[in-house]
Amino acid sequence: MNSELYSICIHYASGLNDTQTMLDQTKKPKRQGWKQNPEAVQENILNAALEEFSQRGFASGSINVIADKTATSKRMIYYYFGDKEGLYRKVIDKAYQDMREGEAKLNLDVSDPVAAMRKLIKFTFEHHAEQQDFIRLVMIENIHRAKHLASKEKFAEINALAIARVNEIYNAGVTQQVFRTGLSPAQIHWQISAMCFFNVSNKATFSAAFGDDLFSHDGQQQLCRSIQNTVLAFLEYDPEQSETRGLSDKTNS
Amino acid sequence: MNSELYSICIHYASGLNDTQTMLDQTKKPKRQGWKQNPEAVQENILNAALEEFSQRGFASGSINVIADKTATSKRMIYYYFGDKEGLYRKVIDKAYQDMREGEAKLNLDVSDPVAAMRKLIKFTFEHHAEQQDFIRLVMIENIHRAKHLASKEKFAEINALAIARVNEIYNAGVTQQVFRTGLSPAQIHWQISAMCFFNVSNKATFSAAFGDDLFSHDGQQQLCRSIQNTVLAFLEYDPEQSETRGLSDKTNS
DNA sequence: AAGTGATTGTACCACCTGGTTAATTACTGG
DNA sequence: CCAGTAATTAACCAGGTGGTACAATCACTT
Repeated sequence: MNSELYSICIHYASGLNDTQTMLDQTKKPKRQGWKQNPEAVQENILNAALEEFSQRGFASGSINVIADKTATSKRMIYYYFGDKEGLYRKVIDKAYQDMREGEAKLNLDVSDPVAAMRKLIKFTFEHHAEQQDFIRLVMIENIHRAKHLASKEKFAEINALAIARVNEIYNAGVTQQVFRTGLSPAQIHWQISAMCFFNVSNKATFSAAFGDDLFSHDGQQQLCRSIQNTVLAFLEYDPEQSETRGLSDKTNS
Repeated sequence: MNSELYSICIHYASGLNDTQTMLDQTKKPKRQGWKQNPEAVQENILNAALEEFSQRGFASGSINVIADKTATSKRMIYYYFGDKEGLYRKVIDKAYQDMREGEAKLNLDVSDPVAAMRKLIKFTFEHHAEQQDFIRLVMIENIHRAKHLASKEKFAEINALAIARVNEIYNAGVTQQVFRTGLSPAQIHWQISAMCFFNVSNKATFSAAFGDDLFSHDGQQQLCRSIQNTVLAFLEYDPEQSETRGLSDKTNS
């Protein structure tokens, strides 16, 4: 195991600066290279833990298995993270952070609101599909009723950011009179999230019921397009105004 | 514990006919009242297990805890269900059955397609909200990648039934020229499911991020309405045809 | 070169888990 | 009333779990 330890030091050496600035050690890199590299070890553990927890959930996720996936020993997990829950919380934090950093990459040109909205939806759709681990963690958190969600703020931040983006597009669209008025950006964001999230979260049961067609490349592309159309239809068209026919039945108000 | 056993026998006596017809014992009720009431015991276990599994998941769900919730002993669980997984499978089966029976209650008048669609969506929305246990099980199954979903057929059946219903409404709508052509009922069903499911599955994290407003009575009603409008807008209006503006950007095709 | 404090390895533990053994009771048919 | 079977109980077990005690090892100071 000692030999392996050396290897992770080298392996993680490139990422060291990141972790160090994170920990406010912007000076010169102490402890370069050789043994004893706490930041790398922690990140190593964190990655292993993310894998395990996102695959198996909190309770099923085994500390021993995580330790095995690590280049270090179980002892280190407890040394750095205290206990299982502490580790799990850090994993969630990290996943959120990664997710947010990913989302930050998107830049939109609002001058064409319809195009911007399509692009936003497409990005959200694909980004969700890429971040399966994150989504699994959110699912797990929901089953636990968000018990471990210590950093609600971080989570709120992600969504707030997304809503702000929607808002920008929506306002531009209203100004240009391509979107109808009176909608809330949160509502729009909710719809996009719901469909993009559901697409990956319920993949297993959906495949079980209907086969994998929907999850082929074409199927996904088509679905993405369909979501775009749905949201845009909602933004551009008010079924209540134009057709009173359906509202003669007031049982659903 | 013996005294408790008597009580469940009495307690479950009313439901006995159900279970007996289920088990094809339509004759007279043997073993009435007194002790030794297998059907009641099994149902008792099943209910306890549903509670435990839907709250805690498969792995976290403890057989011992289930046994404690039961009026019987742990041994009985293994006697009737073999092992943990066997029990879990039966729980899923039962939940599906309950869900399907609930869905079967809905009767729609297709002569007004818009109204029918609104009613269907409202029903789905509310039914999902009521069947939280079922939804939790589906979530758990998705986390496990539907590993335990032995009765895929049953699950497929539920959805197929729902799709058939959508199809009926949609066709009527197309005939009456209130819905546009070229949409697939599966697609429509998917949208409705996605939003209604997401509403309850992601309640915890959503509350954590935005507070509970969305889940107040008013909030839910408004959301339901919003989902109806979204789907109807999609059915009535084609954003691709009317506005070519947004499609000048072809990066999202 | 000894000391110091942060890190790491080894071996271990109490506890809880799913699952079982074997004996006992309640009931059935003859 | 008795033999046989179905239902039920209580005690038990091996294995794995999260978590630790303790000592060794390292980087770095003095």
